[in-house]
Amino acid sequence: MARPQKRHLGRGNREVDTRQALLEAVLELMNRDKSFDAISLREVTREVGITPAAFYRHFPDMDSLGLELVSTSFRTLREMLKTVRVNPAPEQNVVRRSVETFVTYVRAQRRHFQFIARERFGGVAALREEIDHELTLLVSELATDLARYPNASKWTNEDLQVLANLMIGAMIRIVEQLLMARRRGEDDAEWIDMGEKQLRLVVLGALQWRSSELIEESKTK
Amino acid sequence: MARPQKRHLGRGNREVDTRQALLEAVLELMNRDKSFDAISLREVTREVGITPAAFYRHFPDMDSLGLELVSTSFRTLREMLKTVRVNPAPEQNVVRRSVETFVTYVRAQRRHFQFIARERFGGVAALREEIDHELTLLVSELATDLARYPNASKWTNEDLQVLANLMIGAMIRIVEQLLMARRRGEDDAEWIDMGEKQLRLVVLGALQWRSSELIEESKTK
DNA sequence: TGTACATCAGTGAACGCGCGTTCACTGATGTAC
DNA sequence: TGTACATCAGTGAACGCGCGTTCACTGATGTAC
Repeated sequence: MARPQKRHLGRGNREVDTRQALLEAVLELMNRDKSFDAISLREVTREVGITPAAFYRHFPDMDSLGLELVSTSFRTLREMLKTVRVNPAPEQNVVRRSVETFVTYVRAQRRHFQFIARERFGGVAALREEIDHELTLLVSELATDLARYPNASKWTNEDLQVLANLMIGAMIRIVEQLLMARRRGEDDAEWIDMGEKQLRLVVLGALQWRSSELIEESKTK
Repeated sequence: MARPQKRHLGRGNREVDTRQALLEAVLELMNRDKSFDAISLREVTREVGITPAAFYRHFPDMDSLGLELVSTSFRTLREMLKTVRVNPAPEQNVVRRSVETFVTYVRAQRRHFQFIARERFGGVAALREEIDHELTLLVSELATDLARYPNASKWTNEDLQVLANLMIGAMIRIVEQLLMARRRGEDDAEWIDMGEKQLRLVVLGALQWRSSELIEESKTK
């Protein structure tokens, strides 16, 4: 059981994990301007260099392959967030360093982030729902994390969810801008600055949140 | 020239603008879980009730139809923003009323917003680039608008762009959440609250922006 | 008011093509003896 | 070390189907006289 799968070598001579090659072929085809539901099974096998029928040795259909891509892509995203958190945070430059980590990761794992971005509202319901579910999970995890900060004592659980939601939102937006920026061939540093400003603004807003809420309430009375 | 196009009435008896019907058929098919590049020309004509060949009387190909959908969808979005701005803003509840307008519009014109959301990172490069271009324009317009506010005098043009970018970003996120919420069949009011909090947080952050930037600079020295 | 004519949206048949899925098969590999 | 056997990834041919695009056509409509 779980013997490593080797290519049958009918044509080539390589020893490759074909299953992995199929997953990567889809990411590659998506990078060449296709959405997932516009990629055919035959295209994928052609890219890998096997017969269409051989596909079924690894996945029952394309959707299953897609769902596996969702979970591996989110593994990449979680790794990124872990790196950001573990990073020895020297108080003052937390935000900038976080954004720098973002950028490095998105550059290195571009196709995973592109996959999530494209299929988050894509045409395949199963993928969309799975991505939505994973993002909801991510927000909850971050909220739990934020609750451990000393300053968080005056926040309700609901507000922590909102804040976490907003931070994930800012992260998504930064990733999206990076994906588009690369396409337009623009500069890195410019977008790191932009991302830093955006994230810092969220933090500033959060720090002001409580006091302002009180003001707002007294106003409407 | 520009005579109204009537259906040839070979089958039915309706007098319909077929061109419009084709555009709406695509939005309808996308609402039934397909991305644009996974919709076939034949599906569209089948939906409208004409022969595939008749398609070419109205558009040279599917991409042209898609580009027209981009511009009409953005017309809807601009209308929404205009309504938000013109709305007699009673100072205190600007944010809440803006979010309410958002929600109303997205509900009414759901398919246009869904189209933009889905194709913003979709598989068709031409659509993606056009949407990116329109969004960039929108940010610039908003920045110009913000510059007219009295408090804006201490802001650089670049910072106004960042702020406008962030506000459009918050708007996009609210729209996205609404689109997903409808799918999950959740409550409206809950998401209006959420949207309000998100937008208010951006405003709060913006108001704190300048002073904090000075603090940050003195820290790093 | 009646007739001849141009316009043009829609028809329906035809084409070659790539698609997903099935099937009986092949042959390299690892294992048991 | 040598042999017989089970496993199973990959083969290649075949199927029926929906695709985009072409073409000569039809027939309702508006216009000129």
